[in-house]
Amino acid sequence: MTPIPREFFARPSVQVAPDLLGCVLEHETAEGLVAVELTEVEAYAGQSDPASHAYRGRTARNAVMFGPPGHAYVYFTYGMHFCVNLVCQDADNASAVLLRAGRVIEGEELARARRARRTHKAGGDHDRAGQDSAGQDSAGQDSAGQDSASQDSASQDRAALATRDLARGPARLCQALDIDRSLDGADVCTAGSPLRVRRRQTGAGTNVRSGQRNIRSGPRVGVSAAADVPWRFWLDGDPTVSAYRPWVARRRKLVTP
DNA sequence: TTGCCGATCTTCT
DNA sequence: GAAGATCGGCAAA
Repeated sequence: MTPIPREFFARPSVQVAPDLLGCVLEHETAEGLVAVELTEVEAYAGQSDPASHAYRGRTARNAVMFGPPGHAYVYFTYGMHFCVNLVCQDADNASAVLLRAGRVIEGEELARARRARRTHKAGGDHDRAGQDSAGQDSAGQDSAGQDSASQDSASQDRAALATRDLARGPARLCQALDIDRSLDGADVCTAGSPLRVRRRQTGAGTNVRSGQRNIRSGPRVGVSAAADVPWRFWLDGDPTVSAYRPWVARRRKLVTP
């Protein structure tokens, strides 16, 4: 399957974002391949966009945004989640498109197992989501050494996970695809790359955009700056699109004297 | 179904 | 030291 050419990403992120809807992001690992059809994205304009990570200039974290288009910018947030962007335009702009949600179209069982693994751990005693993923290959490590009781519990979680929730949300999408900081800077336009973006094809070999459904746009989720800019794009009526949450200030933790 | 809250740690001021 | 492009659990409606 041929990845999307780099010229596709060499445009302003606001133009690239809606065009990415219906395209497929796939990640090939030793465990197998998981492919997700993108249903929701957000555009970030770089140094001119106060909501962008690139707004305050280049840092070690966002360095990939200041590089060539067609590469993945993966960041770690809230102490436990990864999110993935695709870099657009050129190095001077540092613009990117955040991948917010998608529909798993290949490797659903593997995606379900990964999500159940995390979901199960999150509810248990020791959630290592931050540590076990940072720059390391965690594939298969969690299943080793588990007792039968927790395996039963994990399989129940797996069965209960709705298909539409597998990649519904930027952090869930990364979980389903097993994306972490080790993929920061990965080239998504090269056929040999483990992380690739391609157009979805029907059996007849024609490109489609999710049944030609309407694309809608609205304000971006969870951003405090430029919250009114309608640069979030999604496929109208798709159940895998994440719920809209406006930005709310975090409350300070109350410390009893 | 909705809304609140804690978890957890990197990044930046 | 505070905030953050989030998520899942739980209580209340």
